[in-house]
Amino acid sequence: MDLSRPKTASGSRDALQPGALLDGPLYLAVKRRIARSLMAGEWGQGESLPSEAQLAARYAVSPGTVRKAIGELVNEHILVRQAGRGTFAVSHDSDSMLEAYFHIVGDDGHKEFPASRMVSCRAVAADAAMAQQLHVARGAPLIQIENLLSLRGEVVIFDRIRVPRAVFPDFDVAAFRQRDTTIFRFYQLRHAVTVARLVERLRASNAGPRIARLLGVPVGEALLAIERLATTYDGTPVEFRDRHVSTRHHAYVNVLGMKGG
Amino acid sequence: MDLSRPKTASGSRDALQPGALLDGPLYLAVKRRIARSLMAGEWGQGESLPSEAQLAARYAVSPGTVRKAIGELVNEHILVRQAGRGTFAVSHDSDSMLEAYFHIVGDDGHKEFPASRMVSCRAVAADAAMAQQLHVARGAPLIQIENLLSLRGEVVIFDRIRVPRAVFPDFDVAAFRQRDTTIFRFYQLRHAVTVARLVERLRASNAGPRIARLLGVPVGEALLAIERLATTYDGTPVEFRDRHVSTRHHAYVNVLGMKGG
DNA sequence: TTCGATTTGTTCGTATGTATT
DNA sequence: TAATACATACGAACAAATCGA
Repeated sequence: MDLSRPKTASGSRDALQPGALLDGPLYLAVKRRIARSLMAGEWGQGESLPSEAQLAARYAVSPGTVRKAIGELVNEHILVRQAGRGTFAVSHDSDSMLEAYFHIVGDDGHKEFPASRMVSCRAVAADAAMAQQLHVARGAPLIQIENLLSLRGEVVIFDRIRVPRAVFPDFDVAAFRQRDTTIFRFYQLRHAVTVARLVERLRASNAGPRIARLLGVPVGEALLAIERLATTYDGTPVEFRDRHVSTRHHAYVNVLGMKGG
Repeated sequence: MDLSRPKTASGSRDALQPGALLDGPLYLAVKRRIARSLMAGEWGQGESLPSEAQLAARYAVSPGTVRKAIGELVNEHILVRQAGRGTFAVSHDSDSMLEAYFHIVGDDGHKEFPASRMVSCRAVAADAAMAQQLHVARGAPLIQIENLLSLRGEVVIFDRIRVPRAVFPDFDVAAFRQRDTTIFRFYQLRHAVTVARLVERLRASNAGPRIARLLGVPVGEALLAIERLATTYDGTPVEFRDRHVSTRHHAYVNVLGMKGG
């Protein structure tokens, strides 16, 4: 038996070619393969992936290489590992999702998923700013949805969501309205669009008459204004969200540096 | 030669005892040891640590275990690695520090270290809120410093810093004023206090008369108000900072999810 | 309840590649 | 060129968690 070279298990159609076409480290190639399969829905929403040993055999690399690839995806909150059970694609309903992507916390430290109520939904054309943010042509068709979010029964957040029609070709408002999950999970289940990265820009703004009325605060009240762009694994812009938060009883919490301890 | 057990190199006084007293994984024990040495100033500010092989010998563990411990400290922005050169304790002046801890960015995407001008500095007593945040008794002596920070010559941020006298027993205002580095680096160099973790709470507030005057904005203007607690490796509160940011030409930027690509 | 199979978690050791000096 | 140090990859072994028979 030949032990001089790793067995490439050439029979497997997913085996990575040794040496050739690797623009970088092997574990990153494996990571991309796994991310691609995730995007393609091969293992969806809370389901378990094949074991590390099986993935190693499939890609014809050592278990340690698969392990490093999975480790990065875990750090990015795309996968979660459970000893003795397996590795799972994160559910966008899970606590880890709340932990990772929702930063509005009550003054008493309470954190929960907000309840959502739709205010409006209509087709609009991309203005210059939206065209730039969403990488579409000016005037391109967008879908605009406005929501009011409540925490413990109190209206706290006004959201304006804009998504390119091109990314969601068969967007169905009724289905959106009747969803019983988060918006991101709706994107993924219904349109196979997975949000992997968010960039948020926070500033303070004085409430205009309409938002003041919707949030039940005086005109001119200082609100936290958040502009947020969501993109997929490969950087494609998917959603732009314009958020106004009443910070009378809530704050946006951000933790930097060491995580544990 | 006995190969049945890893050689514990018992000659080294830093060697970790096998099996005994390990409340968790070995690599976490190594990580704590390294962090403790960092705190003690064994390798300070931008200086290089011993090589991974040397550290492995010192703690009598395998190179892979040291590598994992260092990897976590790198993720937490406490160390930086450079292939071919070594592993370094982060300098609080470095770009990685700016990247990790300073989130105020110009509307054009420009990011820079702010210029600081001291407005006031005096001894105060801890009120109830400060006592709770800084883990000191009510009425305990604090040092309070107020600064105005400028970006590109424009005054953008008003800071009120409060630190417990107990943490900085021989605090010297003249030295603080004349420092030519960041405040965190001053803490570390002058008082051997290393900030490892920040928790920021952001909200919107209307500018009162004093802050409006200092920032050169109208009274009632919406400002971004940031309350930030800084702690050391072991969770000891070190500094509470109260920050008011004019977001006319700047925003607080936060990136979530995948970091690269 | 116990046992065994499966899967991830941790640790070890080694070899080779690449960047820096 | 040579030496040093980190980066990547491999494979092996055992521990710990989980789950079902």
